[in-house]
Amino acid sequence: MSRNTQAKKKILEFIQGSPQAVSHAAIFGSLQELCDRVTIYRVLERLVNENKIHKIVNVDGVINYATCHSCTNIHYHNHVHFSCEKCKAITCLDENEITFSLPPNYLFKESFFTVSGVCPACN
Amino acid sequence: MSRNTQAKKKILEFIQGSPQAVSHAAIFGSLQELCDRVTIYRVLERLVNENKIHKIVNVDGVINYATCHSCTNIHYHNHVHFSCEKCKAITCLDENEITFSLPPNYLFKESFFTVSGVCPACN
DNA sequence: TAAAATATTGCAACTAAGTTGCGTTTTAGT
DNA sequence: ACTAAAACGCAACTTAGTTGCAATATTTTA
Repeated sequence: MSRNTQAKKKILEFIQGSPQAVSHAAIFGSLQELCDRVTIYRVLERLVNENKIHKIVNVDGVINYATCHSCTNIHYHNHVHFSCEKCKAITCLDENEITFSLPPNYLFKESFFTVSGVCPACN
Repeated sequence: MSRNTQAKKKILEFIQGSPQAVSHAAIFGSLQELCDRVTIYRVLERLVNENKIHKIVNVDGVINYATCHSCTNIHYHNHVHFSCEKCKAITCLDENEITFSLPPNYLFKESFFTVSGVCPACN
C-alpha cells in the first residue's frame, strides 16, 4: 500500500501549484533540501501509478509532470500539450480535444500530443 | 554548404530502408564500423536540417528518426506515430491525419502525436 | 589537377536524465 | 508500542546526447 510521506505531499503540492508541467530538475531545484533526487524519481513514479499526475514527454525528450484535472480511473489525456521554445513552459491546452482512430488490431494504451512553438506570453 | 559524405549516405540509406523509425542506438548497432557514434549524432542533425528525415520523440523520451514521405519544404507531420510496447517498433500511421487548432496568439512550429500500445504483429 | 578553403570526422571528456542495490529509517496497522 | 512493509539516502551505474580540438576528407577555384 502506498504511504503518504512528507516528500510525496510536498511534491504533489508543488505540481498542483504549478500552472505548467514540471520536470524532475525543476522539482529538485525548488524543493532542494526536501529529499534526495532519487526519492523524487520514486515519488513521481508512485504518483503516476496512483493517477494523481501524468507524464508529458517534451519535444527534447525530457519527461514532465502535471496534475490530472479531469481524470477518474481511466486515463485519457487526448488533449494537446504546448511546449514554448522561448520560456520552456509546457501547458495543457484542455480546450483542444483530439479525436483519432487506430487502424484495426491496434491496442490503445496512452497518447501523447505535443505541439511546439511560441506561447502568447513570449509572442 | 552541406557535403555528401560516406557516413551521411549510408545513414540515410539505412533510415530509408527501415519500415520503422530508428534510434541513434539502432543505427550505431547496425552500422557499427561505419563511423564514430558522435558522427552519427551530427549526421542526423544535418539530415533533419535538410528536411530529409524527421524526429519522433518516443514515449520513453528517446528520439527516433524516420524519412519524410510526403514533405516538401514545409514540415507538417500531423499524423500519428505508433509506439509498440512489446516489439518497440515505432511506425507512422499515415492514414490518420490529425486536425487541431491552437488558441489565439500561439505560434505553431512542430507537432508530435504519439500513441503507445500494442501493434497488430504483437497482438 | 593541385592547392586552398572549409566541412566533416574521431577521440576523449563531459553533462544531463534516469536507474539499481542495499542498508537504514519511517510509516501504518494491530 | 511493536512489527512488517514501504520509503528513504547514498553511492554507483547506465544511457542519451554534447563539446572542443586536432586530424582528415570533400569541394571549390585557380
